[in-house]
Amino acid sequence: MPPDAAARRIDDIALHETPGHLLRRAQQRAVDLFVQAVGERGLRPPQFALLLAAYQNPAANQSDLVRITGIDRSTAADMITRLAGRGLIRRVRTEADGRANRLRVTAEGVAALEAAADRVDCAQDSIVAPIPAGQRAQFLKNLSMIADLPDPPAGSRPAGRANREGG
Amino acid sequence: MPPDAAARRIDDIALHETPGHLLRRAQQRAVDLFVQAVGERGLRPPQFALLLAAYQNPAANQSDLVRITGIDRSTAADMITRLAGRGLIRRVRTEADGRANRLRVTAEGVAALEAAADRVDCAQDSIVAPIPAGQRAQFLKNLSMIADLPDPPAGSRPAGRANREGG
DNA sequence: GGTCGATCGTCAGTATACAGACGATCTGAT
DNA sequence: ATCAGATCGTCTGTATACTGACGATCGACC
Repeated sequence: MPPDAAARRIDDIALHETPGHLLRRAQQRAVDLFVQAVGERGLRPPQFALLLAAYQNPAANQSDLVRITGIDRSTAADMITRLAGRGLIRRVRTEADGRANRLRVTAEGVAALEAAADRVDCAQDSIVAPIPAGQRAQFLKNLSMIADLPDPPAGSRPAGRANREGG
Repeated sequence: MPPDAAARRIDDIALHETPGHLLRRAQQRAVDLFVQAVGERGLRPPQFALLLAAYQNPAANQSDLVRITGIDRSTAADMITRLAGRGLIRRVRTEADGRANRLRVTAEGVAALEAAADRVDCAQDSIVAPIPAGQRAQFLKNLSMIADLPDPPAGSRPAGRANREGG
């Protein structure tokens, strides 16, 4: 095989047009906007996701939250330790399964979520603000295809937190 | 101010529909595909970006590469130390500026880039593969709006590595 | 020639991310 | 009952990411 035939020449790779690089930069910007809106000392995006998932799924153990949030199980363990250190969550040993922890969001944790909610909402809007309004829905649909998450059932909002499992 | 009026209720936040979360998950997937294609032991996405930028901009110092790649300057310093440890790059003290380092990509570094190029190309394709072909260009355009990078000049490919500065 | 503000690279500290190994525990089959 | 395999949470090690501080140097100005 001729060494200079079909091979991609590294001189011709335009980093700023590659999907992977664009995704990385876009995510950087999203985190920036989130932190700006919520405040340096507030919850960071993965912490908010984890705490919210724990609140909305009171029966979940750490592995369940890992599946819901997409946070790695090692990372989740670290984060829960930190959140517990700040008094926002507590590990509760399960009676039924001696291995599992149920996560209990404390009153302070709920307060932190409620304090952040509006600002998070605002940050989410500002993330997609540069995209023409008419294209945002399609963009998010395509984005969730890449993310390989269940497609949001068009038009249906959560409304009744269908994933509350009891508490 | 009524505490339950316009405030966003945390029960109603659908994590899996928020742009920030979708961006995080999509980027996770992009990294997965990249690593799968290039190999566990090969360059990781930010390493590839940094090494490629150093190769394409031989006159650049670390701060220039930070601006090009969007990698934080502390992170870049760490990464360069690691890449140097693997023999892929070398720091060269600048004569003109006693503070700055020029980065010299070694022969091994070029070889690593060339070995990865085709696989990286393939990974980039697989990242956007879930999106209908007709919508990919628009998707990437919107994505780069969020990333806040210069809009790729529609249809023009790099072709002549316009950002080579000499070497 | 000396001084001040800006910049370059580094470093410490913290947070996120993931692979791999581990002990403890659960489940299913026998 | 026991045992094999799977699962749960933890831990180690490495990589990425960013803030804030720092010494060294540069540039501009006086």
